[in-house]
Amino acid sequence: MAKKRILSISKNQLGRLPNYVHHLQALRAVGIEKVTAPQVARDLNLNVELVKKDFALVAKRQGTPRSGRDISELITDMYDFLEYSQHDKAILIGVGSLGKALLHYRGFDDYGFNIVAAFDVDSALIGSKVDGIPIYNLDDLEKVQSEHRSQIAIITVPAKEAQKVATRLISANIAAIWNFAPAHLKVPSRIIVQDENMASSLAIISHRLKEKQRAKK
Amino acid sequence: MAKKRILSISKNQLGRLPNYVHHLQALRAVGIEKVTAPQVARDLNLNVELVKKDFALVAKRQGTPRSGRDISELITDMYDFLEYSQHDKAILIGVGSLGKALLHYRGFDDYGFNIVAAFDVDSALIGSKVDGIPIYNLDDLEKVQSEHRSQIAIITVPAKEAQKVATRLISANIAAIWNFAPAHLKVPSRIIVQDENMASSLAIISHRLKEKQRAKK
DNA sequence: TAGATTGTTAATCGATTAACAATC
DNA sequence: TAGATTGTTAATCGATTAACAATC
Repeated sequence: MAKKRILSISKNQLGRLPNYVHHLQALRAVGIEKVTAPQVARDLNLNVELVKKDFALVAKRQGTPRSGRDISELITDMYDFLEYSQHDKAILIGVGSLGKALLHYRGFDDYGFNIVAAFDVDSALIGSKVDGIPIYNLDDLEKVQSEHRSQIAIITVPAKEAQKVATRLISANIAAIWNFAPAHLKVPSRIIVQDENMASSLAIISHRLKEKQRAKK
Repeated sequence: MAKKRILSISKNQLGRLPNYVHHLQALRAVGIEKVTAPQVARDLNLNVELVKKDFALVAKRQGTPRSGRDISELITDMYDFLEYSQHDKAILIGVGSLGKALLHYRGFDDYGFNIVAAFDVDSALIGSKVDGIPIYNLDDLEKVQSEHRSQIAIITVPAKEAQKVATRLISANIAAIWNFAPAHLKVPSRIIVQDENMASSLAIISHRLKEKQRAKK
């Protein structure tokens, strides 16, 4: 009787949702109105049961056997589940090439947050703007943050500086860190850390490639 | 009797190796010569048994109870395992802000490959160089690739173009694709695809943050 | 010797996959 | 009605964690 929205979502499931959203939007764009789990499973190379469960978890209503679900409704439910509509502020620390690339990326709005300030130590950058986002002196981190009270910090500084920056961010009341530096951050358990481990991805791709090359000969 | 290097490594294990390498190098840099699994587990917030097994998998020799392993030897073993020394060529398609950031990143050498060419459709970019890497017209992809015979392609084009580019890359004999476009690529099973899913990471971080905010009030 | 760490086997946990009745 | 798809329960699989004897 009681809605069993008690069971929480796993990290894996959560990570699949944006892929679904993207694919469903593509289907809707070509005029398709209904979608079934087997169809999506085929398209995205996933197990059918996996897709069924993911859909069931986020959808507010049950699907109808044989005809599936309404695409628009499913997309809306996914957006609701992901709460992209409730925006959070973010700051970015380290305006190197990767930091700049992220500042240029104008799609964060779609994912529920927007970058309000960036920081660097390079005096050539401080005071300028990238796509409308002001770049402050890293020394002023605490001051600027006390005004904005951002929830999320994006770390794109060199690995060596990452821990120092993280520590400062935490005392400045950041709740979540999106870490692009190839370094392990020591933080209190209440802080949310998401590591973007490019080095790990590279290790995986490189190893699989070597394996393949060995298999060939 | 026979070395049981038969058991292959999992994706998760592989992904942890670069983190170990980085941490071990940091320890060595401050003059430490020996390392134990419990120590590393504490430092990197991992389970001890996990670290023990990871080390055992890549190390050529057994560790010595109580004193651990020689750091330099362990690092060498990890490099050997990851085969970073055997370089592969890579090309990059899509010189937008993210593509540029990756071209600027000079650390790929350390990970076993180097970018030899980039492609775009923007005539303002074509013919120029970024950090010494020439940018070609995307139309010339097949021609340039037939000379270089690169193994890896990095896709940093918009989602809409990703599949088209991937298909062309495959017929041009690319073995592995590192995909930064938020799109699912349909490829033959022999092709290695590594998705860099920033949208997934964002979904995870954003959801956890919302959860936390709900818990607080 | 005592005690910490190693290597390895067993237990647990969680996610994915399979199976199947209910339903349109 | 027949058949595909849904929701859900059970089985499998793989990775992580726990346990413990062997060793320096």
